[in-house]
Amino acid sequence: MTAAVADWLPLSAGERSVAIEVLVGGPLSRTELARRLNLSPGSLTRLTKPLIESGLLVEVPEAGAPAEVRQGRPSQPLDVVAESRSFVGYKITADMVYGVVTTLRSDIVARLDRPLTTHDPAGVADLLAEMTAELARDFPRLAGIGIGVGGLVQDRTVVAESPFLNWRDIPLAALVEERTDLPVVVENDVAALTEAETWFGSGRGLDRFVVLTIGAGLGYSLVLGGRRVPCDEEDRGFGRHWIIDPHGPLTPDGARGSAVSMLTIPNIRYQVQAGTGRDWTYEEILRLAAAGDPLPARVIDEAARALGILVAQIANFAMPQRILLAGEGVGLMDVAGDKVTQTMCDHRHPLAAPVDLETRMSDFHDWARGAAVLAIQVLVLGAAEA
Amino acid sequence: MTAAVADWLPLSAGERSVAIEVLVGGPLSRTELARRLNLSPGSLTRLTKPLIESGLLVEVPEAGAPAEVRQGRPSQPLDVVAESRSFVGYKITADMVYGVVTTLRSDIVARLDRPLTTHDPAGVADLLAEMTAELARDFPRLAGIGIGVGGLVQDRTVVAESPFLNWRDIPLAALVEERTDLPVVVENDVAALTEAETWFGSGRGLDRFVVLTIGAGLGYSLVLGGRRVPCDEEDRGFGRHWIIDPHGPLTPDGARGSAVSMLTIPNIRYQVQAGTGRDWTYEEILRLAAAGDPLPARVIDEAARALGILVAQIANFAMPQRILLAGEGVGLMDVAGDKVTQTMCDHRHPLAAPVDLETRMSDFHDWARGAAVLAIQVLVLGAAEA
DNA sequence: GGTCGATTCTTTCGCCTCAAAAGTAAGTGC
DNA sequence: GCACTTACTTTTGAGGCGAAAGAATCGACC
Repeated sequence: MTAAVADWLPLSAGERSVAIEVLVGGPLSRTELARRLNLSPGSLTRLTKPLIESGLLVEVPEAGAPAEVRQGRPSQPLDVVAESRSFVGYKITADMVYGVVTTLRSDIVARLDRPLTTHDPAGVADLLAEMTAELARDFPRLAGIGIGVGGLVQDRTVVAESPFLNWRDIPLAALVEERTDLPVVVENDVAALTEAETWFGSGRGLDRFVVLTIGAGLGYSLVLGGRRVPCDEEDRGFGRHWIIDPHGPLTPDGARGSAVSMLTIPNIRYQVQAGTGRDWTYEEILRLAAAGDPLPARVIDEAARALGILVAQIANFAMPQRILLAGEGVGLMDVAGDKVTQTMCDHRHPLAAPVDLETRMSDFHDWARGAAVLAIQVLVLGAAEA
Repeated sequence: MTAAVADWLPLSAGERSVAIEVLVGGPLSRTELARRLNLSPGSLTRLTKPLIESGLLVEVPEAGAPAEVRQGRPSQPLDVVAESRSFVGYKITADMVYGVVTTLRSDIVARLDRPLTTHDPAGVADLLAEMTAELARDFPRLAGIGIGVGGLVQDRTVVAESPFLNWRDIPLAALVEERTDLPVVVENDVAALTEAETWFGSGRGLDRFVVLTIGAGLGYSLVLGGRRVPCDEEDRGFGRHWIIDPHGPLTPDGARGSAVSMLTIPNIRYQVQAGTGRDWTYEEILRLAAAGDPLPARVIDEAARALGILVAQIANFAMPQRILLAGEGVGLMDVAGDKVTQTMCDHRHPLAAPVDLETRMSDFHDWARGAAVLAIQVLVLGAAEA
């Protein structure tokens, strides 16, 4: 049982699809799997047998509650052994490293944060190795490491460009691999979060899915048919040229009236500071706006309008089945969600399908979890993806 | 040879994929097909044999010119017998029906137009049957009819809503089928044009593709993985709420400053008429603008700016590999293409991939050809698509 | 002009996967 | 206890696929 979870890799295509379906779809009976994968019952028996024998899947007693009482032979749901392996995810910011340990299902089972005192690549790799060693004491069955970085990442191994770390072409995956002897995946943070949501979150099972993050900057990620669409400007900063209102505010970052100007946390703080002379935090500004303080209220109102227009444009042109709003800047939705929705509707055809807009207040551990999902994907898919 | 092109339908999945690849990809050797479809050479021999025996494919002598001189056994390109079947496509406008006959490759081999004197459904069906009968004299091997209509079409058979014909829930396909004994597909005109471009035109082989049409109204169609994304507001008129410039012109159709206001032919004519008191044609307005006449020039300049912004938004959010600009209103690109491109770049990230923007001046026969492609698809795919 | 190598296509063979159908298991309803 | 329903398993046969060897047809080279 313990050592038997042999390598996940030597799976046939059919077996892998079954494994993934169970992994992301929760416990599923063979009949349900047959329905989802368009296979005959007989095939399901054939495909699941080796997976169960290898310990990758187990038959779970019952779906939690007795569920609905049905006639006939009760189904025998299959589930992955979520705790059979652990995965580590890190999110690197300018001054902190946030770490999590997750199960195969990407549930967070531990957290570990450390201040980042150096931007020297070797120093960062050392820190990550130390943190990993510490986590490995409690979770000996670590199967991989995922690292999320703001910036441009190539081949899921090399940080090609990261302004806030001042990195260029740093082979971070190799640096950490040689210190930990674990497979390492590096990816842009928004991309990582997107993959996590695509596999285990809001985007599960959808054909067209968008993730829009608001924080220090904007992030945009389009998922089509389960695959993230790569794009050149990826995380050299989206939205600096998405001009929402040509007469909008002029801010240090982004073109006048751009989505970056009007929505990112630094620029909202800048606008309020420029008007009041005081440097409030983002949360304070939201509170002031909610309380009716004129200037913050106007800035937030304009931000909400900008977000509504932005979401409407995304919905109009990319036509996703769902849009996930994430990041630290989604507090805007709590204070001015109505304005966002209203503006969005004004910029949509009245007969258009309502936008399935989901808001997820995410902290840095959610970003780290996103990175861990990459490690899960690598184990399951065998590192073979674009 | 003549009667042998048995039914296209009883094909295995593998055979069908080969047939479609040859159909849309031109003459292809077995080796090339094996490469594209990820099959072994042996499989190709197996799959092509019955297709050749049934007369659907033929071995063509050589690729036109002797091509490159290579060592080894020369390849034996396969091609469909494009003239083995003919297809009819109609585009219905308020006062005309435009008809074409195409080959299996969707090349137009004949045209036939007739004034539409009635909007009575039976009368329209009668006219289509008459035209079909006339075309059938020259092209006896008609295999299907495609009809493109502006408006909302359901199940490719029923015109659910067509304002300009004042139709509601008209089973046009059935009406024409019973008069012609041919399979009939009805589809929204933009959708038909999009399918044609996806199979045989600019969108061939692309994973993400957008068609934007400018004419009496706007049309928008997103193709992902070879499939058009269906959408609710489909052809109840796109773009009335795509607000490009809140301070833009107020026109009879569309919200103030919307894409419809600023780009469609009737609204451009309206703007110029409101300013000059004369009712110029679209082409005259373009000429006046090019000659420097202030008011038309300003209207066209604003239209170009609007188009640039619109295309940039599409590129930013839907990230297509190519955008096709079609319709009768693309003359704008000839006069003010630079302005469009310039504005587009201003609204894109400087590092973003350049937008592959293609302009296609299309007349009504191109729309009819699009409808004919639907008939081709039905024959090839067996009417099985969403 | 004969041989060699390159390239394309064909043939043969065995493996793998799948679906169909029949059989088994395990519950509910009466 | 009996019929019925649903879930799963086993068996069997067909079909598609790739690997590998062979045949065809060209250019290159001596």
